[in-house]
Order: sequence, then structure tokens, then C-alpha cells
Amino acid sequence: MTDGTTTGSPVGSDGGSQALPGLPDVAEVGTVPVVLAALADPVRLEMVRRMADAPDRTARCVGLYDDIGKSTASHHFKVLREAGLTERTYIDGALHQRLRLAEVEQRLPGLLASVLAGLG
Amino acid sequence: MTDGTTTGSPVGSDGGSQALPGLPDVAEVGTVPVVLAALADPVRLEMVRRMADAPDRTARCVGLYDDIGKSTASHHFKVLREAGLTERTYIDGALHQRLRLAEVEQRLPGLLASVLAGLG
DNA sequence: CGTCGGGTTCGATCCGCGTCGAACATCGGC
DNA sequence: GCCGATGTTCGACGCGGATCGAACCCGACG
Repeated sequence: MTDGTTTGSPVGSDGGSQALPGLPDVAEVGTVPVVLAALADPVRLEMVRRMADAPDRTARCVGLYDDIGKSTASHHFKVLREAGLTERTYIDGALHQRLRLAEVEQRLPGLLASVLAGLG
Repeated sequence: MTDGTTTGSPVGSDGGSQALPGLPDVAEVGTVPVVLAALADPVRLEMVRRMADAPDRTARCVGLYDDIGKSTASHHFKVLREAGLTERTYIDGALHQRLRLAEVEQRLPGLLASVLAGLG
């Protein structure tokens, strides 16, 4: 990695202080019902769509939603994360959400493509 | 049709008595959130799986579920039907549910295949 | 004609989800 | 070192969904 991109804690893996304790930044791609339930919500679906359109499938949290409160957005991030669809990534200390396209594709081939295509 | 297969009212389209009034037997395939929500429930997912495995994608209602009440099953049938995933079909007067594979495939190509493959 | 099997409808219940506001934590900048 | 921006967490609330039992309807069969 040539820039500050890091997956996990903001401080990276230098063994330093644990800045965000107990925060699982990533999870395995869940079962079919879990993944479908995560994608069934319009708000989350829009988030996924924006990430898919973003360069490197990564976007700042604030750029993924409109017209809802921060706490609500955070809740949706958690659902997507626990379904294994996204992960937290830190770029120069700034928190981003990344769509785990490859991992989801491996476990459920073609699903995300079908879903995203169906939005048009 | 060489046998008694009929879509719609049990009496077919001979202009006879309306045996099941106000019962929409089929609906257009819904939006992505609607379809995903319909597929997100484990009970309905199992129903879809059994229909997909059945010959002609058609099965008797009673053969699509276990360990739940009739009324609950009927509710799930309604959800699937209103999402456009299934339709009611009468074979020699016996009510069946048919998975509308072609119609879903046309609107959301690859989705059902991905979902069903992910169950294995 | 009475009965049985199979589905639907209705009402009630219960639980989970989406939403918000407020409080807290963290990071970057002045 | 303080402050603003950004996310997370924690209750609380309301709504919709999943479930059940009971009643009803219809076709088949004796």
C-alpha cells in the first residue's frame, strides 16, 4: 500500500493503543437470509449502490446517505458490516466504508450484480 | 395444455361461476426491495427452493412447508405472490403454487440462481 | 347430505427493525 | 489544549411482520 490505506484500527498494526476497542471492522459474508435482509432495506440498498459506483468501492460514511440522522446511518452501517457486505477502512485516519465486492462475489456469485442491475 | 392445468380460477375461463372472488392469482414482479424482502425469510426461501426443485416448478401448497400452521403458510404464500415470485395454478381443481422462474429471470437476471446456489 | 381435507381470512399477540435525540468518543486543526 | 466534525452507543418509540388459533369457504368423496 503506497498511501495511508489501512483496514482495521486507525493506528494500523503497529501494536500501539487500541483506539476503537471492541469494534469488529469486518465479518464473514453471512448466510443468504442475512445478506438478503441486509439488502432489502431501501436505505442500505442506496448505500451499497453508491459504494459500488465509487472509485475503489470505498466512500466516506457521510457521502452514503441523505435525509436520515447520523445514528440511523450508523445502524445501517452496522447491519451491512455484520452481514459481511462492507468493512471499515481508514484512509489517513478518515473512516471509510468499503463494499467487499470480491468476497461477496465469491460466496454468492452474481448476486450483487443482479441486485444492482435491477435498480435501474 | 394437454391436461387440466389452468392459471386463475378453478373453473378456468369458461365464463362460469367465480369460485374464488377477489383473489389475485398473480402479480407483476416487484421492485428489488420487495423481492429481496420476500426472499429474506427462511420459511419462504425454503418454499422457493422446493418449488425450484419440483417438476415444472410447481408443487402442492401442503408440500412446501413443515412445522408451521396453515395460516402462517398462507401468509407466506401471499407475500411471495404479491412480490410476483409465484402464482396460483390449478391442476384438475387442485391448488398449486408455481415459481415464476422466467418472469423473475427477465426482470432480475441471475438473481434466483445466485440465491438458490448460495443455499447449498 | 354430511363430512373431511386443504386454503384463506380475521383478530390477537409478540418481537424485531427503523427511526430519532442525546450523550459520548475520537481525530484533526486552530 | 480546546473545539468542531464525524461516528458510535444508548434508550425510547412506533410500526410492521411472523406466528398462532378459530372460523369460514369450497371441492371431493362417501
